[in-house]
Amino acid sequence: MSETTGPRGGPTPRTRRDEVRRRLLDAAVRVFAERGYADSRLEDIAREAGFTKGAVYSNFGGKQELFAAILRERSEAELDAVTARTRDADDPAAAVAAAARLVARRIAEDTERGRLGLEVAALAARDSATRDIVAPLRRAQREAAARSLAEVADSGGAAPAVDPRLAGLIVHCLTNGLSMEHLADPEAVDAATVERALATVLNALLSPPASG
Amino acid sequence: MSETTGPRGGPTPRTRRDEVRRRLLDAAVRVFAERGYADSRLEDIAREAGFTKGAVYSNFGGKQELFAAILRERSEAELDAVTARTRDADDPAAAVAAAARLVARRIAEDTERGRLGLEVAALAARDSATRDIVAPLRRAQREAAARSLAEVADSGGAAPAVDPRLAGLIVHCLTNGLSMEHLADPEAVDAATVERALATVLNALLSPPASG
DNA sequence: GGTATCGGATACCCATGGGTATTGAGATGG
DNA sequence: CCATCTCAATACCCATGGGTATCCGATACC
Repeated sequence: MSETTGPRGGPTPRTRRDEVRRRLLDAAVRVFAERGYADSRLEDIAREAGFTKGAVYSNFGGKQELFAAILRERSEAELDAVTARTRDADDPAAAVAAAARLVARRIAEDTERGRLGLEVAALAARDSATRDIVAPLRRAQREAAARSLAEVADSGGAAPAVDPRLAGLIVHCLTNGLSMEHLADPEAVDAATVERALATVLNALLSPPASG
Repeated sequence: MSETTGPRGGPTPRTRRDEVRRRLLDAAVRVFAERGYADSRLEDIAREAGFTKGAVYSNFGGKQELFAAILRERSEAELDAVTARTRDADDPAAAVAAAARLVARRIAEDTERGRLGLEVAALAARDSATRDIVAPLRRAQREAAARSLAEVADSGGAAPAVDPRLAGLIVHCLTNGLSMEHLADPEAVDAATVERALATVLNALLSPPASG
């Protein structure tokens, strides 16, 4: 009656290893973002992925390694999203408006990303091993922002008002700060407000200050 | 021989309750900042304060209440530090320079504050009870920043370049973002860099943008 | 100074969850 | 078709740490 074969005789194929690993990582991202690293249980992550703890220990060395795998994976995926953003608009003002809107939307809508980022930052602030993984990624993000800004300033014909590296740092940190503020007080710091803040600073950085 | 009395017959006075509470709170701030909320052990906190777990449960309802007490306490102390800052310099440029230097120093030197702030933010992002305590505090901080900025702009005679509330949000979030970045990558984001970033944005917010 | 009360120390309980050893189903190869 | 290997499922171990019950010395009050 109850064989291990399906109704059509299929021998219940086993899910591929890659797939198992993928699902575990995705589930881990969700759970870590929702509960934080320390309060996340490996069993919950496994369940969320449709497996058990055994799968976790078969694919990763343990909790820390699972988290580190997420960090490494994210550090690649994160950069693409930032880079290709200001490609279509050639008018600097339009580019600024588009970028501000895009980033504001992401901050307001993708709270999972924000939460995970905050968790990573908090861990990095305390644990040097995490910091060693995170610091290079952040550097790359700042440089990507600097490059985008320089590009836009260049297309506008104006010489960059401030050192692009400094501008990149400012935009990067402001973005993270706004994300944090939105998570802490979503009512007061909504998408529109975030957008205005970003647009204001971007414009200020791209147009030379009035000498006074 | 071994009485409970000191060498001069003093009856070993017991530390005042207020004092016990004070020391426990101070120790808790240190430990929470160092290890994060979840990884902090009540016994470690008590030991750090020179007591035992019993003292904690005698003065606070438990771990969560201890943390909440810290939040409430900090929310008062935090505002004073922000407010009285730009009182001495009347020249806007000087005020900006002084403020940027002061904040940069605090970010670079007082890592404990930064770590605790990050931990609080991460908790608030996940837990609505924490958020309910944190959100009003953040609002007050933003408003304080807005007021300071408006004051400086006013003393310079120039009409504020942007809405003070928006400017307050920007400065507040940039500060937090810079603090986070310094914690994640202290080498690259040092005090001087933080200072430059802050000064740049403050100047931009206080002088009207060149119309282009 | 004797007694009641307070408050921190001590000892204990036990739910939690990371980690491990073992099992057994399904792939793999001869 | 059988032997072998792979890998997730299962069952288990046990250190950890929040919370509690109790004790006992110090203070307060009469």
